[in-house]
Amino acid sequence: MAGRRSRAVTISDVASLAGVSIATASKALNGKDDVRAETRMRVLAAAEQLSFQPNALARGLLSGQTRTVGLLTSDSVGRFGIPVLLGAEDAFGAGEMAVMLCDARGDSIREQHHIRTLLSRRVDGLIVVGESTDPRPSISRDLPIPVVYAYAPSDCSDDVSFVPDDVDGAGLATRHLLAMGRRRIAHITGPLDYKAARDRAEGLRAALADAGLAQVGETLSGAWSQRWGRHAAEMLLMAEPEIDAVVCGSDQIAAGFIEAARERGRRVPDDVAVVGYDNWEVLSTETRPALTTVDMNLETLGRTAAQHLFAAIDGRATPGVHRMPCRLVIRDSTGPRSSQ
Amino acid sequence: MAGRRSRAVTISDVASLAGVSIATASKALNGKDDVRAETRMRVLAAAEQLSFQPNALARGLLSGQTRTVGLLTSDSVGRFGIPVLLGAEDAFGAGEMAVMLCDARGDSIREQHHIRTLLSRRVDGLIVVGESTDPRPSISRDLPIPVVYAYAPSDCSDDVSFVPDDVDGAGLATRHLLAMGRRRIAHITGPLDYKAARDRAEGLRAALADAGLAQVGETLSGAWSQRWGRHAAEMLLMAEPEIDAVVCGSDQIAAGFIEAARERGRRVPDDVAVVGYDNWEVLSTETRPALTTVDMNLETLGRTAAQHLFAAIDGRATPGVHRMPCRLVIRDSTGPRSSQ
DNA sequence: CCCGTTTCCGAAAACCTTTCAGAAGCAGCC
DNA sequence: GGCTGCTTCTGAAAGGTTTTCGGAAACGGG
Repeated sequence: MAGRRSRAVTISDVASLAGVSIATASKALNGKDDVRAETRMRVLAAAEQLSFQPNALARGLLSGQTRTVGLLTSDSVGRFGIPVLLGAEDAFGAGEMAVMLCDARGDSIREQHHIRTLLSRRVDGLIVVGESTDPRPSISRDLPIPVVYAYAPSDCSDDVSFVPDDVDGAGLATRHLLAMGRRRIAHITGPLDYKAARDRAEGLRAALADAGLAQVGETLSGAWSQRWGRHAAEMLLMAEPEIDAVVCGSDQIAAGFIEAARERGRRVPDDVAVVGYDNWEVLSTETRPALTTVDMNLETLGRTAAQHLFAAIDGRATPGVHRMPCRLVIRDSTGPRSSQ
Repeated sequence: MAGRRSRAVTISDVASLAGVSIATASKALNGKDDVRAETRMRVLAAAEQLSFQPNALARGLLSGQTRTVGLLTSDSVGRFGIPVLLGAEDAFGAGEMAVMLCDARGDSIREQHHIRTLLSRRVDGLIVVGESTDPRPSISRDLPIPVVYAYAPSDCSDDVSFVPDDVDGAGLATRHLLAMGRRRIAHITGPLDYKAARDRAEGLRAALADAGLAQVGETLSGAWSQRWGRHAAEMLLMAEPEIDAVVCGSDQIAAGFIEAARERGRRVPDDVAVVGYDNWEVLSTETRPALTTVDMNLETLGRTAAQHLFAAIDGRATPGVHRMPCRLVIRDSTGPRSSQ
């Protein structure tokens, strides 16, 4: 309240308090070696006393670098966007970067608008984070700043994109099931117009093929929801009663499957082992038994994307779609069969 | 790629292309009425042709207004922070404001650091969003810009805070149960060192008292988790078998309760009606039956906070803790008893 | 006394925009 | 012709910082 309307303190206030010129004050504050130690001390003391903060606008105007990046979420910041965003914010916060958040809500008009205002604010770079792993239109064309895509890759191969390696993620899950002695493995997943669903199905098939096995039954494709998981469980347990494991395309589906299996008297993991996907902890740790699931390391993905944006800003771009490894979180739903 | 290293186009480029002075170009672009219609056309055409974007830094340096606000999340952007953040971003996006996102991860050192850099970037105002409804330390003292607190109120009553009205929220739930003919109502909630838990318990008691009733049994306080919901359900159904409704402090607890009640053969809602809290849709729409629950309207809360920050920036502050109404979302878990 | 060197500091330019004061041109009026 | 007033435009300043360049001072060597 007190000094709310008082003019902000500038470097010239510091300079006059220290009894030097503005130029000298600037050099002292920025560690240039053109100033006597004693003078530097005086300037630093003055700055401290006035709690001087250099005006980032003036600095950016001069240097052309704002130390700010735009974070553009195409679809309303959602379940997958959040961790990516956190990771990016983390990487930037470590330096002296700031993040401007813009949410286009899936509207390309709004996206264009946000890009324009970010450009007018002279951000140094842009991270575009998507809501699914399906490729999205590139915006890099004609932009004077580097762009990095996270989670959803750009459809232009010259751009820099980071996506989770869903094929390998499903492979991890499958190989774990095989190692636990499961052989009759089925697959329930979400809508096949999601690349994530297709990649995971492919990873499962490939891992089974490597072991000389085939998937039991067709891939059951529905929604990503718990409801679909229950429904699919009923169909699957009816049609293929001999299965001993199921790989689910999401934790929600897995939670639904476990619930329905339990009600039909199938024990998890004794009769059927279950693997989820996403490691959405509110679900994966609360199912009974707790869910073995694939974690896409989204925070790491976001952090990596941010670091590569740094590099691109420094002129060291790394074009291409980079697939980031997933991690299997082993809990109880894939435990050994009880010996009984 | 093409013009990546080309200098950005400035107003003087526009001016010289249009054959006028910089001052005239500026006035033409900003709609000042000091310029002939024909000249204005020429300038606008030139700006269009060069796709000129005024440099927000220079503009901000001059005007002292950056049209940017800081959004400071004290605890890592979490379940409650997200919708608030979205609402705020929405309100700002409608104007020409931009949002700088900073996450202090619950560390007050980091918070101070972020505040300093936001100040050096000359943001026009600050929204502080918390992770619980417990009051948090004020940062408004000595800050030259207005601050609005969302979800977690400031501990200083001169500040502007927006919190959900949890007392009334629990009252809504309770009155709904009473209207459905329930009379023996119990309460399961999270840790009582959360103000949210205490407020909701109080709202329940008050609404019951208004109807001349008392709560059945003590308030069962545990974690916010599904696991605790199951455990509490077992204790409660044992100790107070005659209950006909339960108000839960969170959707997670409610989901656990429903699951456990179902396993013990209690039908929901026929035998026991259940109300949750939070309207966390991944849970509340997926329980069987779907959950009647209290929605805190967090997006509205965020949007309102942003609008009041606008007002405060314009010098029209509205001090105090503003309690925002909740909304009851009625689903099947509180349906009428079947007549059998 | 002159010159060159080193050390420290200050003046000014540059970044880009907006605004203010004022200039140029012109019409109308005494 | 001179003055006023109006319209339309321009030059310059301001905003805060960094950087470049040059100047001043001190000092030693010739």
